Amino acid sequence: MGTTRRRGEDLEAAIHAAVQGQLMEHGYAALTFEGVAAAAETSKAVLYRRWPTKAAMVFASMTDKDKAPLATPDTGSLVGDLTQLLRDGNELFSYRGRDIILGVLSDTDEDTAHAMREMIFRRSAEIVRPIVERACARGELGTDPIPTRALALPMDLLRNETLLRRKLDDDGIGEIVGVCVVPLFEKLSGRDAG
Amino acid sequence: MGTTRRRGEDLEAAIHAAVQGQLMEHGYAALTFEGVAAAAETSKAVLYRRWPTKAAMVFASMTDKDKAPLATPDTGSLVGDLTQLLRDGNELFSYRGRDIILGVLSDTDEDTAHAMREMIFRRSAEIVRPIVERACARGELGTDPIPTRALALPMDLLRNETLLRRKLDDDGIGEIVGVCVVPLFEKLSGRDAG
DNA sequence: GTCCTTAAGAAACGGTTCGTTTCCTAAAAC
DNA sequence: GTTTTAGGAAACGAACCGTTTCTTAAGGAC
Repeated sequence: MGTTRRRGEDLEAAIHAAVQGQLMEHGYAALTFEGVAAAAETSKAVLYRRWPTKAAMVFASMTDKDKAPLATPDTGSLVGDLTQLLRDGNELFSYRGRDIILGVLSDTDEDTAHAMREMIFRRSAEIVRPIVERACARGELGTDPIPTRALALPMDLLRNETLLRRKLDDDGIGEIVGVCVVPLFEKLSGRDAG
Repeated sequence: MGTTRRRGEDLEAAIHAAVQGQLMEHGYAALTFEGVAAAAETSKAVLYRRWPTKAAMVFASMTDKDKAPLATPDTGSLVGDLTQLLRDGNELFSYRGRDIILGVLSDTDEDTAHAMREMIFRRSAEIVRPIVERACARGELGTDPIPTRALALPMDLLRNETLLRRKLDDDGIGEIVGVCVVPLFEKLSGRDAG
């Protein structure tokens, strides 16, 4: 038969695409090695040669082609930047995003779970730092340094809501920004109370 | 044979105990209907008559005997109360607690997931309110009302850390209290900056 | 005490996915 | 052209699934 046989990156890319397709179509729980093998038109043995568990395979497909999923917005105001950041993250973590992240976290060995945690926690503070610096330059915030733990607050609260509770609406985002993040940043940066 | 046959509450209690035992011994993922039936010395049919899914069975065993898992501490200071609250919650959510909660959330139908979310989010603000009121009476905080969203901050940050990241140490708890919660409460309650 | 309804418990079922193994052969390296 | 590597097909025993059937205790009605 005139069948051609893929190898290396071609094959791997086809597998990752099949994993993504299965995830979007059926979700994490219903994804199986057999289903992925069928969708990628390959065999289970090919998958098991690469990844020991379903969670490792899914995580690999998430980290393929190092996507920079969240960018720091620049809207011209502190509230605008924070709102936009949380809206973007809200979309990213909702629906299948939540399903996949919780699925991997609860299904896997400590190594993969640790890598997943790193992925979703890593840039929490760094993504907010430029927002705060620009707000400081505009005079919206004072000049005292804000500790890393506090800089991570917007992403920490977003994660708590979207992964553990439900997708946020604009009111929820507005509350987080207006009632928690901005007042805390003002206080810590030494800006006079308004 | 002199076998006796349990019914009603006796049987249900034995099943719940078996579920708890299996969870502690093997974790959520490795828990099976067959294993629970064996541990409780009953049959699978008895379990399926009561709960449609593993997640529903586990959730039922968690909510049996309405345990009041977290109490509001009263240590005499705002920082002391918050620290104690987070330490208690840290223990509750860690290790098997995380495994079970994430397992149920990622494994189940929307109804059980919703009930689980209610359980872990419900009292987040209310458990903190008496702490703030006492701190206000002592003069540690001002008198402006603190919005519910901000009152939930300690439990929101705890949940984010313990369920999604890892068990906290005392430094982490101290950071949450000292860098986020107390400054925000001071700001929102209108207390003069120290 | 006897009858009658309910549900416990044992056992077996067909089905799905698991993780592994065997075998053949296409693709790449040399 | 020869050798090495790895893709792909197929089959495997095992575990658990969710359901069904059947027997027989338990507990209430009278």
